[in-house]
Amino acid sequence: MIKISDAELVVMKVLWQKGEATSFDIIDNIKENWNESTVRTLINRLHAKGAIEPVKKEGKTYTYRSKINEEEYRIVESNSFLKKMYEGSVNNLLLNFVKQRKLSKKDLEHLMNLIDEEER
Amino acid sequence: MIKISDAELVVMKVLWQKGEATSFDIIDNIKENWNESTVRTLINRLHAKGAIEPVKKEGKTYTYRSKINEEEYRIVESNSFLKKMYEGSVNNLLLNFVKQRKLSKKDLEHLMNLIDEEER
DNA sequence: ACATTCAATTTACATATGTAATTTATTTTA
DNA sequence: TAAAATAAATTACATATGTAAATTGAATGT
Repeated sequence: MIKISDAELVVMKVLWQKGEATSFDIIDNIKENWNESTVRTLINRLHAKGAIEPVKKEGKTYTYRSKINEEEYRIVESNSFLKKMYEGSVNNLLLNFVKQRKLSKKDLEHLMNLIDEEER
Repeated sequence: MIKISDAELVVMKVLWQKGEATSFDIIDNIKENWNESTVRTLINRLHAKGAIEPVKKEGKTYTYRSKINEEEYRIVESNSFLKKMYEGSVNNLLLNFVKQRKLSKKDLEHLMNLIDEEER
């Protein structure tokens, strides 16, 4: 699995959200956080890692897209987080959120309905 | 907030589980994964960061304990993970687990009961 | 008291990461 | 086509991290 750093992830998010984006699209989207040069480094590293790829060149400007599926990435990361912090137990994690009042009965009911729907 | 690396976390877990532990307790517990010297480095770094503290010295051997509460650490990490991967939405996270069938109606019912109990 | 042992401390070193400046090479313009 | 502009690529550098060997210094045995 390709390892993506926190800063790199921000670039990935732009790509996931936009589908495709030029270096400038990316830079514009996150320039409050980073210097253009920094963003270009992140783009290059992601490219070197094989997480993104250029799909087009116009003038000197490349357009990139992600080679990693966002949903799958989330799943892998969530599972490894779960393993690392909660011995792999979803219930332990949820207990945590219940205690913090970040998870209400209404939320749970809503999820139940979703499960029902999926079952059908 | 003190930042604890993945390898360091393994040391913290031993301390959390045991309450207190000598360097050798720690080394023994995780020696399948790391060289003694490596574990000592981790202990030293955790001490330097203020995450653990020596509570006793016997001969040349120190006994350590964690200065960080496990529960709180979990909460902080969970929230930052949530923010990083799910825009802070617990529901988005859960949806993910429902899709993976890692979360069943039974689990949800169980949680509801817990909430009921807490409310009382 | 002195030598020996051994836990602790220091040093080492490669790779990753955040952050950005500098250089290069390709376009575009005059 | 020569000069200027500029996107991309390269280089830089400090800190973090995984990994462990080398050194030190305090206990302990003789």
